Amino acid sequence: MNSATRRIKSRVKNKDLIEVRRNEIVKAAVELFVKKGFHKTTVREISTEFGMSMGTLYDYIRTKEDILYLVCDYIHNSTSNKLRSSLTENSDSLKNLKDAINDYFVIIDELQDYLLLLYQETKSLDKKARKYIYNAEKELTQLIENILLKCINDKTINISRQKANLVAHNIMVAGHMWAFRRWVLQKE
Amino acid sequence: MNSATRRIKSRVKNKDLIEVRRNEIVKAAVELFVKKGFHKTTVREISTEFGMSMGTLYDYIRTKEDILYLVCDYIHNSTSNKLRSSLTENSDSLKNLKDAINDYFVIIDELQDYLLLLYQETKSLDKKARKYIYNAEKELTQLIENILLKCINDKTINISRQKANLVAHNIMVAGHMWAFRRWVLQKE
Amino acid sequence: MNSATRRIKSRVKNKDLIEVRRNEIVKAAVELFVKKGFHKTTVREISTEFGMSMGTLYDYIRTKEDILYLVCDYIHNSTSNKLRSSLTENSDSLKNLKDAINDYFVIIDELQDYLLLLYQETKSLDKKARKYIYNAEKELTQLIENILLKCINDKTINISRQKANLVAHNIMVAGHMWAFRRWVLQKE
Amino acid sequence: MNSATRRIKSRVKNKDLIEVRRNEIVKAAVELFVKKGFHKTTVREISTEFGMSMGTLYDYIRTKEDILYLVCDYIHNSTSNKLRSSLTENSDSLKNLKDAINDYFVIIDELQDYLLLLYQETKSLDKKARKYIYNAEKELTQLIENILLKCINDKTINISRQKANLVAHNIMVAGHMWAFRRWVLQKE
DNA sequence: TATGAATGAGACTTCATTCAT
DNA sequence: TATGAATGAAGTCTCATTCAT
Repeated sequence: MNSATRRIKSRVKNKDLIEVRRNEIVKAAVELFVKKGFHKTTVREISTEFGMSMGTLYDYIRTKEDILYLVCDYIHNSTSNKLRSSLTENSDSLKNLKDAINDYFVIIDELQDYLLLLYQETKSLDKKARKYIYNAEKELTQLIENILLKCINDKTINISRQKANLVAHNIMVAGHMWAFRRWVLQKE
Repeated sequence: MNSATRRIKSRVKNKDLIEVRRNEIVKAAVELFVKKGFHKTTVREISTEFGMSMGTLYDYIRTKEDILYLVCDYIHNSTSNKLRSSLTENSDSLKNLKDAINDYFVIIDELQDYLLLLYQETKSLDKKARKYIYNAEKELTQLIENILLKCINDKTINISRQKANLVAHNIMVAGHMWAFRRWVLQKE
Repeated sequence: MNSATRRIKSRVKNKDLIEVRRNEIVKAAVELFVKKGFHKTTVREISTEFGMSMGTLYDYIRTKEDILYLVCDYIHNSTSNKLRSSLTENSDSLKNLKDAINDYFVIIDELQDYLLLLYQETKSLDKKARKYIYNAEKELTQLIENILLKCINDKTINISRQKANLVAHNIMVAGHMWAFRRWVLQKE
Repeated sequence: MNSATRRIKSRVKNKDLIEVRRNEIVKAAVELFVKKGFHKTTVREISTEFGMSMGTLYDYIRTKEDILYLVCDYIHNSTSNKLRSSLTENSDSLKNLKDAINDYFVIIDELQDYLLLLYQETKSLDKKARKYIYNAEKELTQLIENILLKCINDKTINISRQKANLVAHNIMVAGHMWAFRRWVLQKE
């Protein structure tokens, strides 16, 4: 259980079960949210998809917004984990960077719908939860920044250390652009 | 009255009045939507801001979604008009392009909140309305594309005509990302 | 409209209508509360008895507890008004006192069920509302106390002014005992 | 086990265990009921306070109302036992009466909260249970009445035997009012 | 005998929309 | 054309009770 989910109170005591059930809830909710949006998805629909009763669903969360939080957290974690696991650590720092960027775009491509959901629904979270999600985004940027910094150390790329964060940010945003292209091009 | 608003049925016959009232409705709704989002804004709140009764509000629209449609249309028109009016037509096509891009970014910066609203709530529109908004987006892209094509003709920039559309798109999306940067960086 | 009802927010603007409808609501709720208690009475039952939709009911109150508040206020006002209107003002202050006490007991007898309701359900009100109801009780006591004080001034009864409040209180409590006797004697 | 608890069905066979557990349940529930009222106290809260699982709780009772019944019975027994144990039997029957009344008021004072609970929640019991509680109340009254009758026999007080019951009642109710005074005077 | 996760009916409340005035 | 009270369907959430382990 990660730090995000730990914050949501549950009536159930068994920690492992909480993790299992919450994964099921997220799995049920995320596609519904992608398809219909958070507000147009009812808790009843989620619980049906979840395969258990509404009462049980509410044993693992306290409010509908908690589900959105779990979903946003899940999306971020998916991106983050995929990126981390793809990161290689070989001596050629420039190659590492290239691979990372490439992987990032592949991941974004896979998670397009989820990323869009993040952009569209984060606003519906309360302040604290929103902050948490934003921080998650920052963490991801840092991953890229760190790889950049290694290149700078190596002098394989020639930018100032101060600009590394900005560049990392630009890479992130370029990834998002890639995701939004579909939205703009209306390929539904 | 533009083609967008013409599609929404109204109980009122007087065309001029329709235009006046709808502008008032949009003016009332847009800030509420920006602040609270479409779903969390109630029709009652809009009508209060509107300064007339709920009954009167419903004389000029048929559904709450119509208001979102009007608002989205208004946002697009604002962007489009601002951009058009800033476009200059002088002999130096490359300068034209640079100015256009610059103006576009300035406009985006001003309309940040609205643009975000567009991204977040367009999904709530029905298919037809959504298509209309997408087309509006395309039109805007074409404005940029045309300026690009002139440069290509002039050979002041060196890309194939086929790629012009893609480049135009990239410029558009880059603008959006500029807007979203604030969102991601949490400068609220 | 008295000060109690003025505190409850309503979606309806017409003040007179609010008064009319709230009276209807109280009328519908009070018997249900007497019969089944506050918690076992559903808002749906009240609205059915009320003769209007649940939506309409909620146009005049905000929470179920508001209804209890209105009911408690109504009960107090009934007692208070009845007592006030029965109070005569003739030169014989002792007679006035005797009449007042007599009237009070008659009123209590009529309002037995309501008084019991007050004792049983006031606890369910929030702190502020509870305080208001307690104050109402105090006011009633004061009515009696004032009559007592006149007798003391006249020297028709011989107690110290300081004890007047305590005596008034005892009279009130004796009235309540009268009401509770039925409860204790199980005459249901 | 007294006659009250014997009526409530239990899944558990071991009679001694039933008694032990039920005492624990009452102990857990009574303070919660006093503080929050019967309806606002959840079975989950009771079982947490009880220190055992909900399943176990339901091994010893059948419904939530059973708990209220146990609690009411417990309160009555407490009062009754305390009063009985304080009763002395000496030759001076008038002194006995005075002592009894005095003790009764002291007991009432100690059990104020519980008595109030009895008045407020007895209504939530079903008919049979309610009757049982009322009878318990009668028994208590009889205790007082008997002492009165002795005084009458002794001619130490001068009222008719028929009126003894009424006087006993008045003493009881006066005690209750003493308890309620705190409630009315808002000394919270 | 003990556990606590699961159930599902039902509670309160909101709000887009209509309609009599 | 304008008003705003009325509607009622639908939404979120709670909790007494059961049952598999």
